[in-house]
Amino acid sequence: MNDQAIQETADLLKALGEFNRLSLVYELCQCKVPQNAMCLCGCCSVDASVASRHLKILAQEGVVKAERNGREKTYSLNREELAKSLRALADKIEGKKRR
Amino acid sequence: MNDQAIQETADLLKALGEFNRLSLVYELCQCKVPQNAMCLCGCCSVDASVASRHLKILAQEGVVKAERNGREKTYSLNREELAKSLRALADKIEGKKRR
DNA sequence: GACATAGTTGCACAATTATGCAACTATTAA
DNA sequence: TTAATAGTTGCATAATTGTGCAACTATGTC
Repeated sequence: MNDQAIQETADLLKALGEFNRLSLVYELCQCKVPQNAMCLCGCCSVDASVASRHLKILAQEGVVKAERNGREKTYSLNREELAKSLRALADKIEGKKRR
Repeated sequence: MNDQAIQETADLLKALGEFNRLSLVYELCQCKVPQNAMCLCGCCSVDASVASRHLKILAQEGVVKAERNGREKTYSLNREELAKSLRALADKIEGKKRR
Protein backbone atom coordinates (compact mmCIF):
# COMPACT_ATOMS: atom_id res chain seq x y z
CA MET A 1 0.00 0.00 0.00
CA ASN A 2 1.76 3.13 -1.18
CA ASP A 3 1.34 6.62 0.19
CA GLN A 4 -0.72 7.82 -2.73
CA ALA A 5 -3.23 5.02 -2.39
CA ILE A 6 -3.50 5.69 1.33
CA GLN A 7 -3.97 9.39 0.70
CA GLU A 8 -6.72 8.76 -1.83
CA THR A 9 -8.64 6.53 0.54
CA ALA A 10 -8.12 9.01 3.36
CA ASP A 11 -9.45 11.81 1.17
CA LEU A 12 -12.59 9.85 0.37
CA LEU A 13 -13.20 9.01 4.02
CA LYS A 14 -12.52 12.59 5.05
CA ALA A 15 -15.04 13.83 2.51
CA LEU A 16 -17.64 11.54 4.05
CA GLY A 17 -16.52 12.23 7.61
CA GLU A 18 -18.08 15.62 8.10
CA PHE A 19 -21.56 15.98 9.54
CA ASN A 20 -23.15 18.21 6.91
CA ARG A 21 -21.56 16.37 4.00
CA LEU A 22 -22.66 13.01 5.36
CA SER A 23 -26.15 14.47 5.82
CA LEU A 24 -26.14 15.43 2.15
CA VAL A 25 -25.08 11.90 1.25
CA TYR A 26 -27.85 10.35 3.33
CA GLU A 27 -30.36 12.78 1.85
CA LEU A 28 -29.30 11.80 -1.66
CA CYS A 29 -29.46 8.20 -0.52
CA GLN A 30 -33.22 8.58 -0.11
CA CYS A 31 -33.71 10.14 -3.52
CA LYS A 32 -34.71 8.12 -6.53
CA VAL A 33 -34.14 11.09 -8.81
CA PRO A 34 -31.29 13.62 -8.81
CA GLN A 35 -31.80 16.62 -6.55
CA ASN A 36 -30.76 20.19 -7.07
CA ALA A 37 -28.53 22.06 -4.68
CA MET A 38 -31.26 24.34 -3.30
CA CYS A 39 -33.31 21.35 -2.24
CA LEU A 40 -30.26 19.73 -0.69
CA CYS A 41 -29.09 22.77 1.22
CA GLY A 42 -32.37 22.64 3.13
CA CYS A 43 -31.55 19.26 4.61
CA CYS A 44 -28.65 20.60 6.66
CA SER A 45 -29.79 24.20 7.22
CA VAL A 46 -26.69 25.96 5.99
CA ASP A 47 -26.15 28.78 3.56
CA ALA A 48 -26.38 27.89 -0.13
CA SER A 49 -22.69 28.69 -0.53
CA VAL A 50 -21.82 26.15 2.12
CA ALA A 51 -23.89 23.43 0.47
CA SER A 52 -22.30 24.32 -2.84
CA ARG A 53 -18.83 23.86 -1.45
CA HIS A 54 -19.68 20.60 0.29
CA LEU A 55 -21.22 19.21 -2.87
CA LYS A 56 -18.14 20.24 -4.79
CA ILE A 57 -15.92 18.27 -2.42
CA LEU A 58 -18.21 15.24 -2.67
CA ALA A 59 -18.10 15.48 -6.45
CA GLN A 60 -14.30 15.75 -6.47
CA GLU A 61 -14.09 12.54 -4.48
CA GLY A 62 -16.51 10.80 -6.79
CA VAL A 63 -19.17 10.45 -4.12
CA VAL A 64 -21.76 12.31 -6.14
CA LYS A 65 -22.30 13.04 -9.79
CA ALA A 66 -23.31 16.56 -10.80
CA GLU A 67 -25.24 17.49 -13.90
CA ARG A 68 -26.33 20.83 -15.32
CA ASN A 69 -30.02 21.08 -16.14
CA GLY A 70 -30.77 24.56 -17.34
CA ARG A 71 -30.09 26.85 -14.42
CA GLU A 72 -30.26 24.00 -12.01
CA LYS A 73 -27.52 21.60 -11.11
CA THR A 74 -28.69 18.22 -10.04
CA TYR A 75 -26.79 15.76 -7.91
CA SER A 76 -27.03 12.02 -7.54
CA LEU A 77 -25.10 9.48 -5.53
CA ASN A 78 -22.55 7.28 -7.26
CA ARG A 79 -24.07 4.40 -5.39
CA GLU A 80 -22.30 1.43 -6.89
CA GLU A 81 -18.88 3.03 -7.01
CA LEU A 82 -19.07 4.33 -3.47
CA ALA A 83 -20.40 1.06 -2.08
CA LYS A 84 -17.64 -0.77 -3.92
CA SER A 85 -14.93 1.42 -2.39
CA LEU A 86 -16.29 0.91 1.09
CA ARG A 87 -16.56 -2.85 0.64
CA ALA A 88 -13.01 -2.99 -0.71
CA LEU A 89 -11.82 -1.29 2.45
CA ALA A 90 -13.87 -3.67 4.59
CA ASP A 91 -12.37 -6.63 2.74
CA LYS A 92 -8.87 -5.33 3.23
CA ILE A 93 -9.45 -4.84 6.92
CA GLU A 94 -10.74 -8.37 7.30
CA GLY A 95 -8.02 -9.79 5.04
CA LYS A 96 -6.18 -12.93 6.05
CA LYS A 97 -2.62 -12.13 4.97
CA ARG A 98 -1.09 -11.13 8.27
CA ARG A 99 2.41 -11.12 9.75
CA MET B 1 -31.54 8.68 10.28
CA ASN B 2 -31.23 11.00 13.23
CA ASP B 3 -28.51 13.54 13.85
CA GLN B 4 -26.78 11.48 16.48
CA ALA B 5 -26.48 8.46 14.22
CA ILE B 6 -25.14 10.64 11.44
CA GLN B 7 -22.64 12.22 13.81
CA GLU B 8 -21.42 8.84 15.02
CA THR B 9 -20.84 7.60 11.51
CA ALA B 10 -19.16 10.87 10.57
CA ASP B 11 -16.87 10.57 13.60
CA LEU B 12 -15.83 7.07 12.59
CA LEU B 13 -15.13 8.12 9.01
CA LYS B 14 -13.28 11.19 10.17
CA ALA B 15 -11.09 9.06 12.42
CA LEU B 16 -10.18 6.93 9.41
CA GLY B 17 -9.91 9.88 7.06
CA GLU B 18 -6.54 11.20 8.10
CA PHE B 19 -3.36 10.04 6.41
CA ASN B 20 -1.32 9.04 9.46
CA ARG B 21 -4.24 7.40 11.20
CA LEU B 22 -5.17 5.42 8.11
CA SER B 23 -1.51 4.42 7.80
CA LEU B 24 -1.68 3.07 11.34
CA VAL B 25 -4.82 1.13 10.46
CA TYR B 26 -3.20 -0.38 7.37
CA GLU B 27 -0.10 -1.22 9.37
CA LEU B 28 -2.20 -3.01 11.97
CA CYS B 29 -4.05 -4.65 9.12
CA GLN B 30 -0.83 -6.50 8.23
CA CYS B 31 -0.20 -7.66 11.77
CA LYS B 32 -1.24 -11.04 13.03
CA VAL B 33 -0.35 -10.10 16.59
CA PRO B 34 -1.01 -6.86 18.46
CA GLN B 35 1.64 -4.19 18.07
CA ASN B 36 2.90 -1.69 20.58
CA ALA B 37 2.80 2.02 20.04
CA MET B 38 6.57 2.47 19.55
CA CYS B 39 6.55 0.00 16.69
CA LEU B 40 3.53 1.67 15.16
CA CYS B 41 4.85 5.19 15.39
CA GLY B 42 7.70 4.12 13.11
CA CYS B 43 5.32 3.37 10.26
CA CYS B 44 4.33 7.00 9.84
CA SER B 45 7.48 8.75 11.06
CA VAL B 46 5.90 11.02 13.60
CA ASP B 47 6.69 11.76 17.20
CA ALA B 48 5.60 9.17 19.74
CA SER B 49 3.19 11.69 21.21
CA VAL B 50 1.50 12.08 17.85
CA ALA B 51 1.10 8.34 17.40
CA SER B 52 -0.24 8.12 20.92
CA ARG B 53 -2.90 10.69 20.19
CA HIS B 54 -3.88 9.13 16.87
CA LEU B 55 -4.17 5.71 18.46
CA LYS B 56 -6.30 7.21 21.20
CA ILE B 57 -8.72 8.60 18.63
CA LEU B 58 -8.85 5.27 16.81
CA ALA B 59 -9.54 3.51 20.10
CA GLN B 60 -12.31 5.97 21.00
CA GLU B 61 -14.02 5.23 17.70
CA GLY B 62 -13.67 1.49 18.23
CA VAL B 63 -11.31 1.07 15.31
CA VAL B 64 -8.59 -0.46 17.46
CA LYS B 65 -8.48 -2.25 20.76
CA ALA B 66 -5.77 -1.27 23.24
CA GLU B 67 -4.36 -3.51 25.91
CA ARG B 68 -1.78 -2.93 28.63
CA ASN B 69 1.04 -5.46 28.71
CA GLY B 70 3.48 -4.45 31.39
CA ARG B 71 4.91 -1.16 30.32
CA GLU B 72 3.83 -1.67 26.77
CA LYS B 73 0.44 -0.97 25.30
CA THR B 74 -0.48 -3.16 22.41
CA TYR B 75 -3.01 -2.36 19.73
CA SER B 76 -5.01 -4.55 17.42
CA LEU B 77 -7.64 -3.85 14.80
CA ASN B 78 -11.27 -4.51 15.59
CA ARG B 79 -11.46 -6.19 12.22
CA GLU B 80 -14.93 -7.68 12.27
CA GLU B 81 -16.61 -4.70 13.89
CA LEU B 82 -14.97 -2.18 11.58
CA ALA B 83 -15.66 -4.21 8.46
CA LYS B 84 -19.26 -4.58 9.58
CA SER B 85 -19.70 -0.83 10.01
CA LEU B 86 -18.26 -0.14 6.57
CA ARG B 87 -20.44 -2.79 4.93
CA ALA B 88 -23.51 -1.43 6.68
CA LEU B 89 -22.77 1.96 5.20
CA ALA B 90 -22.21 0.44 1.77
CA ASP B 91 -25.53 -1.39 2.04
CA LYS B 92 -27.34 1.78 3.04
CA ILE B 93 -25.85 3.65 0.10
CA GLU B 94 -26.93 0.95 -2.30
CA GLY B 95 -30.35 0.57 -0.61
CA LYS B 96 -33.48 0.32 -2.72
CA LYS B 97 -35.93 2.40 -0.69
CA ARG B 98 -35.84 5.66 -2.60
CA ARG B 99 -38.18 8.60 -3.12
C1' DG C 1 16.47 3.15 45.99
C1' DA C 2 18.22 4.87 41.03
C1' DC C 3 17.64 4.28 36.27
C1' DA C 4 15.66 3.01 31.81
C1' DT C 5 11.79 2.27 28.75
C1' DA C 6 6.90 3.00 27.16
C1' DG C 7 3.50 5.97 26.81
C1' DT C 8 0.67 10.33 27.93
C1' DT C 9 -0.41 15.21 28.58
C1' DG C 10 0.27 20.46 28.60
C1' DC C 11 1.53 23.91 25.76
C1' DA C 12 2.37 26.63 21.75
C1' DC C 13 1.99 27.01 17.00
C1' DA C 14 1.00 26.22 12.16
C1' DA C 15 -2.23 24.58 8.97
C1' DT C 16 -6.58 23.32 7.59
C1' DT C 17 -11.41 23.63 7.51
C1' DA C 18 -16.24 25.16 7.97
C1' DT C 19 -19.02 29.04 7.80
C1' DG C 20 -21.77 33.32 6.29
C1' DC C 21 -22.05 37.33 3.76
C1' DA C 22 -21.69 39.91 -0.30
C1' DA C 23 -20.71 40.09 -4.93
C1' DC C 24 -20.33 37.63 -8.79
C1' DT C 25 -21.74 34.41 -13.22
C1' DA C 26 -25.14 31.76 -15.72
C1' DT C 27 -29.53 30.68 -17.22
C1' DT C 28 -34.50 31.41 -17.77
C1' DA C 29 -38.80 34.19 -17.78
C1' DA C 30 -41.32 38.52 -18.50
C1' DT D 1 -33.67 44.46 -21.93
C1' DT D 2 -34.91 43.81 -17.28
C1' DA D 3 -35.86 40.94 -13.57
C1' DA D 4 -35.66 36.63 -11.18
C1' DT D 5 -33.69 32.21 -9.88
C1' DA D 6 -29.72 28.89 -9.22
C1' DG D 7 -25.35 28.42 -8.12
C1' DT D 8 -20.28 29.90 -7.35
C1' DT D 9 -16.35 32.51 -5.58
C1' DG D 10 -13.65 36.06 -2.71
C1' DC D 11 -13.06 37.44 1.68
C1' DA D 12 -12.86 37.48 6.64
C1' DT D 13 -13.33 34.86 10.70
C1' DA D 14 -13.93 31.32 14.09
C1' DA D 15 -13.09 26.71 15.19
C1' DT D 16 -10.82 22.54 14.78
C1' DT D 17 -6.97 19.72 13.99
C1' DG D 18 -2.18 17.92 13.51
C1' DT D 19 2.31 18.49 15.19
C1' DG D 20 6.70 18.54 18.14
C1' DC D 21 8.86 19.49 22.32
C1' DA D 22 9.25 19.13 27.11
C1' DA D 23 7.62 17.43 31.22
C1' DC D 24 5.04 14.16 33.17
C1' DT D 25 3.17 9.13 34.84
C1' DA D 26 3.65 4.19 34.88
C1' DT D 27 5.98 0.06 34.75
C1' DG D 28 10.01 -2.89 34.74
C1' DT D 29 15.18 -3.56 35.65
C1' DC D 30 19.55 -2.96 38.02
